[in-house]
Amino acid sequence: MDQNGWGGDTSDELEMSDDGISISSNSRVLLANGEAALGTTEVSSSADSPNSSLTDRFVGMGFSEKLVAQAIKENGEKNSNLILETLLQYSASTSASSSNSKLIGRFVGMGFSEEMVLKAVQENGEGNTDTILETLLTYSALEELCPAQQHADSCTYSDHERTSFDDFMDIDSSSETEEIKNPDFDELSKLLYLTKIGYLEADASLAMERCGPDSSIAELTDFICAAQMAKADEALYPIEDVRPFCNDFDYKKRRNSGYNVGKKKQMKLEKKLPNDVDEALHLPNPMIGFGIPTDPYQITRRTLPEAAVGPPYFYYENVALAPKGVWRTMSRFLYEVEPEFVDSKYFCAAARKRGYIHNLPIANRAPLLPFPPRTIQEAFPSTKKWWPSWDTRTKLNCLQTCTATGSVTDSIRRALEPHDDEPPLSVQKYVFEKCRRWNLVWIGRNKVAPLEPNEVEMLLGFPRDHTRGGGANRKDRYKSLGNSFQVDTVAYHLSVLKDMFPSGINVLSLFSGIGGAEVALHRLGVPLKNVVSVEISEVNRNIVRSWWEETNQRGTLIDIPNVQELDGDRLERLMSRFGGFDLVIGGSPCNNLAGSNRLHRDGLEGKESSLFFDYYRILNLVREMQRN
DNA sequence: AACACGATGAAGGATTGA
DNA sequence: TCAATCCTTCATCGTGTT
Repeated sequence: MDQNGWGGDTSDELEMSDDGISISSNSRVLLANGEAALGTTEVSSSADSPNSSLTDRFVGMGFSEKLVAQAIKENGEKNSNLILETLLQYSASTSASSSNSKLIGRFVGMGFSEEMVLKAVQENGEGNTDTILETLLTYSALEELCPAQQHADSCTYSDHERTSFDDFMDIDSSSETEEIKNPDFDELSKLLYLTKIGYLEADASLAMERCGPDSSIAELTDFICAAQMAKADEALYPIEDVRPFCNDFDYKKRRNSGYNVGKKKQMKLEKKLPNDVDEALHLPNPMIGFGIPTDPYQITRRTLPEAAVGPPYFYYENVALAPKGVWRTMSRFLYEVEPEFVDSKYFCAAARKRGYIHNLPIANRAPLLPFPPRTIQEAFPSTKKWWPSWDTRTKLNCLQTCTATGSVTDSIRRALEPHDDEPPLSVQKYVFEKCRRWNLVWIGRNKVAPLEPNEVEMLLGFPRDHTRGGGANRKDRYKSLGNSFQVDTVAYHLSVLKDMFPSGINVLSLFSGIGGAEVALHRLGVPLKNVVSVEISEVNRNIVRSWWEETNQRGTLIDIPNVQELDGDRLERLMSRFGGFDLVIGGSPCNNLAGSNRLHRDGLEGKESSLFFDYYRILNLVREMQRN
């Protein structure tokens, strides 16, 4: 195992006994100080290697630190592709003497199914580990992680469990499968087991934290595989190296200028591979996705990747302007479905640039009627008489979670007051900039103000006072609304469900917030049979619950506070009760993706935004269960 | 609840150079 | 003339402290 580059030997800490697994006192200490121990390793390795994050990335992929350091030394830090190739060559040569089972084991450990690996090895030959990985990543990885129909029989969680087990059995063949599958397998044992089969302790701990204490080994390995895929993605598809999406119709070849980029970025620019396709994901302009109700330009046909074809239907949402590479990664996880980027300014008076990954049909969409007001002046007619000619806005910017405070509006008043008629250009510019930044509207002479919560509700397509009461204060309301769907936009996409589910729909709503999905479906006239709503905020759950009662819903609403509580068992119980879900819908937190976050815009690895992987995990579980 | 707190990256016009 | 590069403008489901 070590020869294959799978981390340090932990066999000292793990002993098999007749009772299954017993843990020596040594290992308890190690695990209790897991973080510290890991930290120490990192420090010592970073002394050898100049770039510890690069090292971590490859170590995370399962190569040993020693090999990674050597590969980086050989190739320099700049080209992660070359480093990866070298690493693969190293491991190919070390495993060449043994059977190819170790090679297979390594790829299986990286999260690919045994079947897929065998196929890829057969296709590329044993010696060609780089092309095997390429094949696996490019064509098969996602199918493995989220089995398509043709693989449903062989490529399941039990498959994971089985292949992982084979590795485990190698360690000590006296152990018995039943003992490992014992539901009483405690947390420590699970952690040890995961590290033993080659996962990093940090990955395993994270998985256990995310998947919850009752999660099975299969769920845990699935989560880790998902995270590793993200890392592999980063390594194989560097930022400039992203394939374009086909709805990127306004794609223009661009390169960053170097005038204000740091050294790091400059290095990336220099790192041009031969035959490098300088392709990047660009947002469509205009940002209208497959079409909007008011524009004749419509796309009504698309070919979904086979792995994405339902059931259930899924609909995932997040901010369009995420850090580079994030949408590529999310798309790769969600069965290679291309995101549909839509700006809600085509549906209402406020911009809201969002990407949606879904497998819904796109023909015969219908908008909610009546159309909401589509300019600021239509939405807020009373502001018209105060609106200066030099404030040329007709649409508001994105409605965010924070609003301007009194000091902003007061500084505007003070800037304007000395001028009887048109203020000088510099003042106009200052005021205009503040108004745009904070989405201010004119409510009097020299007087601007942020929108009221009920005005935001209206713009986003919610009923008046939707977020009012039930313990929600003003701040809560802004926050919940800022994090919500724009109902008209989402409803337009969901409208195709109306004819498909005339007798009602079962919905799994993840990160429900204030119930944008539920409201959209209700307004479309799609009966809500059973809705399982997962939402961490109690205030939001109360809002959805009271809306549910106010609108006299006849179906069942089930609240779950935490996505991480939603494991296989829980899902199975829910699904056997309802007969499965027709739609899995949700937008995971954008905190670490949103441009306004100056402190922790950490991408998909960020604390909150990594919950995307829970969306993926749960969707994948539902899909698998519904295929069996 | 008020307040202070930049960075990232898209877009597009202007300039440069072959 | 065209394409690459330079440079400016703009938007952004936010966080931490008081």
